[in-house]
Amino acid sequence: MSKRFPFAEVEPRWQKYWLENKTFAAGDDTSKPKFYCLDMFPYPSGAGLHVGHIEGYTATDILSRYKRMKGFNVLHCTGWDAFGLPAEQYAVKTGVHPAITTKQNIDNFRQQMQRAGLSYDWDREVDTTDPAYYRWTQWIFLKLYERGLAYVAEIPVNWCPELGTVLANEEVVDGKSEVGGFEVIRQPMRQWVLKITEYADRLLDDLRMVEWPNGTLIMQKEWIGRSTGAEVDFALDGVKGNLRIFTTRPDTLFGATYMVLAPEHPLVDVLTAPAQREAVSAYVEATRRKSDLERQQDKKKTGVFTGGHAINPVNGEKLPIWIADYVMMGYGTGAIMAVPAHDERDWEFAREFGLTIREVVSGGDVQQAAFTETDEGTIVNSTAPDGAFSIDGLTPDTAIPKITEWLATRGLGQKAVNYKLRDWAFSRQRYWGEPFPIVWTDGRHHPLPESQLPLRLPDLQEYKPSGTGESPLANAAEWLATTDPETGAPARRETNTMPQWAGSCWYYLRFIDPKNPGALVDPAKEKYWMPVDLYVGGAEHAVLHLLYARFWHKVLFDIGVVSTPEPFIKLVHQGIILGEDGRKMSKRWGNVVDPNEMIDQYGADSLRIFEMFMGPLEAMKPWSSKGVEGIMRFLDRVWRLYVNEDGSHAFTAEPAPVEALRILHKTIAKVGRDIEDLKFNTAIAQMMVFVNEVNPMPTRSRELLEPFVLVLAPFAPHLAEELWSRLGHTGTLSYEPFPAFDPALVVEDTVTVAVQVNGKLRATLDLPRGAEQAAVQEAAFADERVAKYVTGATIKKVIHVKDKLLNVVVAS
RNA sequence: GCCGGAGUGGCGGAAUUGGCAGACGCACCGGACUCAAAAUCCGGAGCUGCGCAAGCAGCGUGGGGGUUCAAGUCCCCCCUCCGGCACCA
Repeated sequence: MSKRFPFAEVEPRWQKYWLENKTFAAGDDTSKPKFYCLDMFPYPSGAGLHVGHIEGYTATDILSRYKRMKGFNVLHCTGWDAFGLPAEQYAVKTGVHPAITTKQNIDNFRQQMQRAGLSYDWDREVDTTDPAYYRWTQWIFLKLYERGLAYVAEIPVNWCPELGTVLANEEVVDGKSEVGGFEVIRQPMRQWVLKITEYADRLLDDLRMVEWPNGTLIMQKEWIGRSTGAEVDFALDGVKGNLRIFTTRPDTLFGATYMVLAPEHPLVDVLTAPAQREAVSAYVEATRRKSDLERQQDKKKTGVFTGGHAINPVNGEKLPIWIADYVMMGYGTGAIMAVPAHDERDWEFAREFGLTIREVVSGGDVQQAAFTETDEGTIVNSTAPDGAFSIDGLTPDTAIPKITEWLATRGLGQKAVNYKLRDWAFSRQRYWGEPFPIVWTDGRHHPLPESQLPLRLPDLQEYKPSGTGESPLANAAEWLATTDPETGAPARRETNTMPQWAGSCWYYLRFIDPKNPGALVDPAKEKYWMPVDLYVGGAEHAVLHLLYARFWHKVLFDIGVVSTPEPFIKLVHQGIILGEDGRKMSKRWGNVVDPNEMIDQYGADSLRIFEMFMGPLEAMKPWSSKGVEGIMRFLDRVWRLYVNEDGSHAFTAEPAPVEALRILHKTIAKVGRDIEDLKFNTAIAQMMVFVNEVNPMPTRSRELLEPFVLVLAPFAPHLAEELWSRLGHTGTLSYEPFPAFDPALVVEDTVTVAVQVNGKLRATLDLPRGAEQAAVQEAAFADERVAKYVTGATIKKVIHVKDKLLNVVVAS
């Protein structure tokens, strides 16, 4: 009857206990050291949690439970990133208010999390769609607005005339709407934009303060894409005005043989010669019809000559001006000087259209390929016609500052820094998002005063798009009509809503003080809990979410709301869990694993441990239901160490033999160390070793078994609580100290030394720890397996690594 | 194309600073218990060759070179897979 761990009865019982007793409520007891352990909170989809969510959540849960036992005040909570498209699309189809669907999904998610035994502080749950929450999202927007970090601009969006709505990138497939397959065009529309570029340098520099995966740091750096170079003005031939270009290679200025403008460049019209007008217009038109994606996918360079020319400021040469879609209006000045000899793209373009390739850095063969090295090669052909200036003979690295300075003193250009990072388009033409606290009068925007927050979403009867490109809020006539809070004049509310990123940009702050009606977060509490010590979530958020959240955090830092420049100190991405067939889990392959089914069949503790046992947290790994079964057998073996078949206690008061204590203390040491390093798979392996070794021993000493329950507790909390109470304790073990290990019991006094001859293993010897070389050598030579190779041979060298190895090198 | 990560038994994976490759689990095989099965417990196993056998020898961490007494680990070249980004001047 009690041969197995009765998880189906035990687990729900303890889950109920934890909830009723608020076991995991984090107090604001600042006398204790704090540990803030954060998961990326989920979007509560209709599909429910999957095993991939559980993986990351279990990892932080184990660490949180461990840290509590280590005496830390642990903040570990979750919430819902609940604004977003799916609930709105469902509402359009069925007329059910997104708030209702969202609530159902949240209830389902919460229930799943509780069934998995996650130790969240449920009193701190936050929901981004709750007006009490989004009031503060709106408040942050007002702060951005006040600081001039939010502005209005015309930005191209994916407009689908047939559907009368703007589409998200993921709703556009191959240039057509995902729903219906209608045409989608890029059309400028009035948008709120956040000036993240103003923080570009700090977002880049402060990456030094965090412990993030290297790949993620690189991705953020590349996304920000800071590059230093020069802006140079080229006079136009026969037309008034200058053409300003950005280049990272001013040292190659003498090698410029043509210019290229982005087709959208404002000077295109002015520069185009009558004879070229038709070709230019056709090209501009063709570019306009291309999506960004198509524009990027075209491998072959295309372009058209405008008929206009620019004058190279260093040598007075006349350079033809082309337009081509490989130059982007959104980066730099939207215009380049083309140096085909030393830029791959310019080289391809020059080859395509038979333009001159002039070498100005020797070191390669520029007729074969562009030579782009800057730390080698020598500048050539780079002396001004009057001989007054030359960079010939320099390396590019030294020539760049020299020519930049020369350009600056002559007023022809100056040093310049450019970023790939662009300002953040911050509005969506949707219903299910935070309304902007903004009203409009006569085309002018005015902020609402803080006292009018939250500005709630109105209830609608109809969630269909307005048809004009405005959000469905444009149909909410009553809500829409308001007055200017300052003058009382009639005003219209902003109909855009904020993107889903908004709520997730600061949720980690609200967990600290979730119910505070008067402030986003109490300053004293913020100072105590921040920064987040560990943040675990998917690598898909490596760039956008993490960059946006860092940006907001820095703004909040500047206005004194938060006390740290960076929000997340340590970051870890859990790997993807593949289906049993090694393919990505998806409905299409029928390989999706439902955590509820696993819990029904094997229990939550088995599921938790298996997810951690599969391999390193960061690795991608395939699921195995057989593997969960194996873990269940392990937990059953643990159970039987404590509980006899008739249900009576197996443990005794007798002292434990020293060999048993050794394995216990080794296990305590390894499991503790591995949890801190997030190496849960090897921690679990060690606990299995413990059970495998203790199981055959006759002892069931409490001295041995009681500490082991505490070691196991972070991983299998239900089983551990149950055994703890059977050991005679009342209440929870969640705050019992994690056992300490005795260093003397962790080291063995006998060690196995490998004996090699010429690097090949010939024998292993069990010797007392600390044996000196002479003793080891004597024992080794006495061993016939070694003697066979060394007697009579000339010994050239003997290498001894204490307690590990002896390598005898003999002449062959 | 560029950037990042990874290639270890039949499978998932282990292996402080270079120091016994394959811990732990899955699957498999054998045994005990049982009328039988399930469950449980005990044992076995990288591959190849020789041997009735305890054993012996060789080969082995994607491939090829190198450094070293010693390489999964360090260096060079190549191959494959996965993830991300893609004309950013």
